[in-house]
Amino acid sequence: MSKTTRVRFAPSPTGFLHIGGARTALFNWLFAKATGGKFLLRIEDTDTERSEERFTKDIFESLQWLGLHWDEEPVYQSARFDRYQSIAAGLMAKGEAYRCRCTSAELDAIRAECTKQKRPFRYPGTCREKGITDPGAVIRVRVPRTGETGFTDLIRGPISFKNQDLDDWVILRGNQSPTYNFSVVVDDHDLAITHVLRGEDHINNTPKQILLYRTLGYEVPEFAHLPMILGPDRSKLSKRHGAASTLEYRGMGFLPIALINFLARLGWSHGDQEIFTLNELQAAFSLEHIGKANAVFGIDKLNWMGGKMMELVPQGELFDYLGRYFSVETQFLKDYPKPTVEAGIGIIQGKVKNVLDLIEQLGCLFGEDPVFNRAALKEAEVPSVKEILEGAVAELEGSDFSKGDLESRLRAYAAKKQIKLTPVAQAVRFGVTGGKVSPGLFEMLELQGKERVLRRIALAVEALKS
RNA sequence: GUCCCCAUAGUCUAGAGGCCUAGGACAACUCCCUUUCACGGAGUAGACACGGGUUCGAAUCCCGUUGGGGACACCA
Repeated sequence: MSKTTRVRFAPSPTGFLHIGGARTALFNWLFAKATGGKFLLRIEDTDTERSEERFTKDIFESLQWLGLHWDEEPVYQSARFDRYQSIAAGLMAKGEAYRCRCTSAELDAIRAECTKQKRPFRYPGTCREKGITDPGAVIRVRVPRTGETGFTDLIRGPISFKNQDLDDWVILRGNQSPTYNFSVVVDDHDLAITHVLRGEDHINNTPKQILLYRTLGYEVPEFAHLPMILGPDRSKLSKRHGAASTLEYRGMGFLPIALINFLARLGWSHGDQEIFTLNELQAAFSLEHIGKANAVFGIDKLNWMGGKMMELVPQGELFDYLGRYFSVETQFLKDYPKPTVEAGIGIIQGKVKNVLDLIEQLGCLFGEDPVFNRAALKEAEVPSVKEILEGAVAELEGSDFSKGDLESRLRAYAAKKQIKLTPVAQAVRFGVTGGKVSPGLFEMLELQGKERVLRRIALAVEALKS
């Protein structure tokens, strides 16, 4: 039996957690769940210039909102500089690394020359044999000039690079802080990570890291590089493509399970199945069914998924969710008993695509009386709507306001007037909501209750008088 | 430019040599249901990038071309 799998999500707090990062986190989390392993979180804040506290908070909050809970205390790289420095010192002592005093101006000159010769920039090894001891100089690791370094990607199969295309890269900066490729190796080893699942943009970093694992005598973990998520223009997802941060989707009213389903199906598949519960996802997830090709983020399908989930999530959960994340927006529900609000959610949830729409509809049911405006109707409709409403009042006054009774009365009323139910229903709908769209009429009326309905109709009639 | 990865409809994808006259989903369109809007139901249209191989047989394997993406930092 192989050892327990340990995976990690390792974002850098230099920006909000974007949707691509969220999916990387999700896949790691699912992989951990599917294999009975651990999911860890590591904050890669070695770049003290660009890292910000608020971004770390955003990452935590995004993952918590999605329900991707991590199993151990988060690790901050900024708290481990001593560790990286001592590993670097060990490398120096073994002659595997050396100090370099090339200035950025010198490096830029080389870079410019390379560009001119249409070659990629590679550090030429200027300081390799100089034996520099200046403690403020950067430290570079020695990379073999010949041979190749390869690995078997769990998603893509064998990938290999010629060592001559690599170079002696910097592991410790002038201020003795570690660079990404260095701290990743040390941390993944220290955390006993068994599988590294990350974006495809890291494939090129992998050989450098593997070489370092070997010179450090560390066991090399398995790697799986996920395809990227692209914007509608097929370029890397960025702010230009609308929502940049994961939490913005919460603000747009998407349920976390909707985003999770959508993200899971972006690059991964399970036959023809589109809708999954969290448990189903955890059980079905496997690396073999992750595709290799990049995927375009299409909001249409997310919207559809959003609607599906609004329908599937139980009323009680939606009620709690509103209280948790939209308490300000749903202040107007405060005085209603939970069962009443849940009943309201029940008649709306199948018709809306997201939480924002749900709140709006709940507002029609439980909020303040709408502002009735005759401009909401075609001018030609006004007289008949007004007349139907005036007549309907008498019918409704005698009702016990159960939806069955309401329906039979309004149908009878329409029959008496020798018109179809449609105009009656539309008139009453306007009279109660001020608009033309609502949940099912009779159940809505029942939920509103007699007093409120009659009051609103009176207001509507008043508004229609010219 | 160099290196790496990728390539089924507008989009997400199924497909591991014959089960494919290529399946599902979103979006589009048509019709049905209907008290509105949705939902739901029934349909229509739409794809294996191209060229060579290998094979009795290729969407599936190999090579090339083209196209797309990514990486080329004292960012991660």
